[in-house]
Amino acid sequence: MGESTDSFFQKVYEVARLIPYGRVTSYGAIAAYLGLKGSARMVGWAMNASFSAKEDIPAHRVVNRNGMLTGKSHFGSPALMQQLLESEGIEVINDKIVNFEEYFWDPVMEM
DNA sequence: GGTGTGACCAGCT
DNA sequence: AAGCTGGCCACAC
Repeated sequence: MGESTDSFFQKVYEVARLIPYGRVTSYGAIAAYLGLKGSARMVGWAMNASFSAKEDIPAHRVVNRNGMLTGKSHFGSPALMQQLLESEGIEVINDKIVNFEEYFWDPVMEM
């Protein structure tokens, strides 16, 4: 029952780590998967703390519903998020993922 | 223990 | 069409 040791952050990280290489998802999709459909902000906020997590979280694979790299400013370098995505074969133009729907991975549908 | 805050989203103007 | 507003709720102080 209540796994009080599993914080909300931990659950978000767990889902984020499930995102396959070369795929991306949105904050809202993760929120929906966790049953907090209307609270995508919580996911974004949790990702902000992902750098403090012990394990490596592929935070660059999480973007907003338009496929835009809204969280890029929170990476060490503003260009880092785009670099990581491009290194996985995802093209980014103007802070936006090209063919976003093609790379989109929805945990609700896939899991 | 109230208040502020936030890497969003959908709806209204 | 483009900008603004409110709602959503976990967490830190």
